[in-house]
Amino acid sequence: MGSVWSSPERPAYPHQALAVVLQVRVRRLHVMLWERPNEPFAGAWALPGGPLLAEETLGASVARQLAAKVEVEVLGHLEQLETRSDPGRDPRGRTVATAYLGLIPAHLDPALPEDTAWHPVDALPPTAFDHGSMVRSALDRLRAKLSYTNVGFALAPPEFTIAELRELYVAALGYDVTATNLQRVLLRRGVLEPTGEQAASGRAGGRPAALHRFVTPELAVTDPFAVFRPPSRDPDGQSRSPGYEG
Amino acid sequence: MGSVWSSPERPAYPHQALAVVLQVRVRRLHVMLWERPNEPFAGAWALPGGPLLAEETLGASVARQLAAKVEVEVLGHLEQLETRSDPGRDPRGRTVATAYLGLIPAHLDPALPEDTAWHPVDALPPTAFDHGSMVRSALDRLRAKLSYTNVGFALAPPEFTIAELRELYVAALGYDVTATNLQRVLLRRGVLEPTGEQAASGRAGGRPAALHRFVTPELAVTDPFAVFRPPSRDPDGQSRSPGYEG
DNA sequence: ACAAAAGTGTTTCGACTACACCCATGC
DNA sequence: GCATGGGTGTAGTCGAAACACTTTTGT
Repeated sequence: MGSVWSSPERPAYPHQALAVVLQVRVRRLHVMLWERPNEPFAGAWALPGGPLLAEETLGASVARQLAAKVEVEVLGHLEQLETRSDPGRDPRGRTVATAYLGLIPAHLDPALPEDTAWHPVDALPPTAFDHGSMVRSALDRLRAKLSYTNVGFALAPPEFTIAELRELYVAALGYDVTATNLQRVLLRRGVLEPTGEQAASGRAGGRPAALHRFVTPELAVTDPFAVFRPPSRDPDGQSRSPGYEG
Repeated sequence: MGSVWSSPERPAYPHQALAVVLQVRVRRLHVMLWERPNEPFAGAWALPGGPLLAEETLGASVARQLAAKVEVEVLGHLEQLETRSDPGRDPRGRTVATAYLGLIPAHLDPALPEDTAWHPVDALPPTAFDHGSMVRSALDRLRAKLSYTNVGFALAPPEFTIAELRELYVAALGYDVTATNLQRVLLRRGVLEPTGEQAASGRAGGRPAALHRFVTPELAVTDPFAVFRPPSRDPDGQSRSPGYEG
């Protein structure tokens, strides 16, 4: 197995696994890019990634290639984004590429190779191939998921104050969010819980902030139905319609 | 171009483009499958699709292969779902497959080839490869999007009564929805509008229903923020934070 | 008149926003 | 005590669910 069985009717293509790795750094959302030394797109910045090898899945491939840039343990979350197949996306020849979204918690600052650097997502340098639009897709996905899931855990340190968490959300969402409401929404949903500890109060004084943590470090949908909720409390214990397991 | 440039470090794989085509038929959501005559999975049912050819994108490939089953014009919507890369997903050799979600409006009944048939999604026959789980993914995606977008247009005829639309939503969501609330939600959001016409009243009498249509036959997000809405009305005309175009 | 089907009025509810106010600390 | 930052109390708003009631047709 692992051998390729292509034919004129069943052509084969090299497949790239790419990662859009995002992290909030000093109040701005950044993406990890490396600078291409060679043509095509010499000098332009590209997403980390590379060829899908014979025995690995795409997910494993992304993780492996990312390991060449940072320790994989720093990744708080990794999910598939989308697959690009434009025959002209690589001028050297056809490749298919699958992009992943990766998130790194803000308290980590992994060492990067020489050619690799963080770039604010709102001020990208010239990008190679279709990687710029992949960053855009990743951004859209992250922002949507911040609203209806608990992905925040992958951007935040294990423990944090609400003010710190607010900074992360503001940076990631790109618009202002109040600490008050952020706290209440996430507590109400059971996404956040207080640790019981307190942070030291700042140099200028002020009430010390309570530390919080995310209840579960696993992706979960916390606001599943924007509308069209299934009929609510059912008095007789029957739930939903028959025929679907849910 | 179109020639493949693989190497040991850059192996190539045949790539499948598959379609999960869904339609509501007699109050149940169905998926289009064809029965495999040959091994592997002889007798099992598979998603329509096939090899990605040299000069086409995945989207074009899906459309082309679907054309072998039905006229493509019947498709109300087509979007990429996810890419599967398990090396063992095809016992004959490694392939990568990208699944698409396709929707056909309920008023159409396209002719199908001999080997192809509609199956209720809640009672699938034995499925080939990983196609069963792809159907599941498509279902999840459709259900989510019914709530926060106007995808309904791709399931419904050009004009319909609220009662008819309700049937479609109930079938697709798998749980009950009241006509009253469905109408109000969709009207409030500006997704639906009355045509001004009326449907003939039923055989048993009853008030004739007003006909409605979807305002736009293009996918649009109608309920973008579940929470973390950006700060509301801004008195000074400035919106959002600077630095992000949105 | 009565049944059937569609649609509206109205109440309730839950979740989020907004903003004023109170609390705890450093100086 | 007072500035600084954190947190709570509470009212307002909005969208949706629930359900009773009215409207319009056929028999």
